[in-house]
Amino acid sequence: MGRSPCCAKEGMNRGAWTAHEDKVLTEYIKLHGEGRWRNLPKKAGLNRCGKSCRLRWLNYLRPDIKRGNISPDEEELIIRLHKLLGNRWSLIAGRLPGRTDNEIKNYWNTNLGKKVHDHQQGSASDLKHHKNGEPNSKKAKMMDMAAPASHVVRTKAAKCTKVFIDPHPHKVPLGHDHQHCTEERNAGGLMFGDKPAAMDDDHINSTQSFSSFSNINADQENVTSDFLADFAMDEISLANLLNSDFPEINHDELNHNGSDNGMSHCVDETARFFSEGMLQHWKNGGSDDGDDRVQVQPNLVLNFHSYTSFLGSDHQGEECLGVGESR
DNA sequence: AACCTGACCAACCGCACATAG
DNA sequence: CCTATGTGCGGTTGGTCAGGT
Repeated sequence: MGRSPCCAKEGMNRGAWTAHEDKVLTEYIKLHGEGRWRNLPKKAGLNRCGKSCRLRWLNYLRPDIKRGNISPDEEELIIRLHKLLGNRWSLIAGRLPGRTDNEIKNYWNTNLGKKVHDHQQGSASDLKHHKNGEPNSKKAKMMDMAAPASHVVRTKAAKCTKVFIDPHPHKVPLGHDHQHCTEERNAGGLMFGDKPAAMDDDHINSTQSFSSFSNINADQENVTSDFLADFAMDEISLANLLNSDFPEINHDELNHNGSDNGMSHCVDETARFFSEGMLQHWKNGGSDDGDDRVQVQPNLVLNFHSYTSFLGSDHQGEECLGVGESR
């Protein structure tokens, strides 16, 4: 369907933003808030495309933006998340407070992508010298996990802000209409922290449902045990994420796939992936402030594995959730 | 000093998705 | 259901700069 361009390109300023434009935009947004980007330039008196204003604000002018000096920890996390998510820069950025998708994308393209590529070539030859295929160093192991993702959880990109878990779950029959099952959920985006995790009742909302997924998953050749939660980063530190061991999980899953449905090691993996504190936090209801709207069932936590395994299969996952391409 | 090359990164572009009317 | 609109995403482009010749 045709649509009008977001702005008339003729006569618009393009290219680098001037300090004056930045100031005008910043002050306008301070006064009126974000949104309505199409009309914003006109109202603010900027000779810019609305999209351009939005981009400038999101990537550079926002007060919480952290620019440059990507730390080794952040770098490692980016590699881990890229391994998990692929080029889902916005999702990756969502897990690095203050970082933007554009910055991470650029950083990847200019630094990490090259590193990883180099490493792949290196590790390919390394493997010849290590019959077991075990990387011979921590660094090598770290880089290895960033190899092209055979286990990338392919999601529809969206920022997860809220997901609700129904405190009164009921079974959802397979094939149920999940058309509006959001991208967030598809991305495994489950918010924990001060906003208690919850799911609405139309969706994956019970231990039984998760179990169903794992049953479906039984036939899959590749079981993905990666789980991605949209953590409230101020509560769950980067260190928690870094302490989790994605590559080990991946290795385990490869080792276990032939023998079971991936459930037998679910408990261990969950425990390794999430810190004890995080698990305890969720089991306690995901809230320390007495908000008891949600009690995350321990089984539910464990069964996240099944869920994400399920999501790991694009095809089946989308079919069952009814979130496949619809156009 | 002039030129070339590659790296970096801000900005642009086209498309997809959600939603309101 | 269809269309228009607003917004967000990922890929790509092009300007700038540093280093090498």
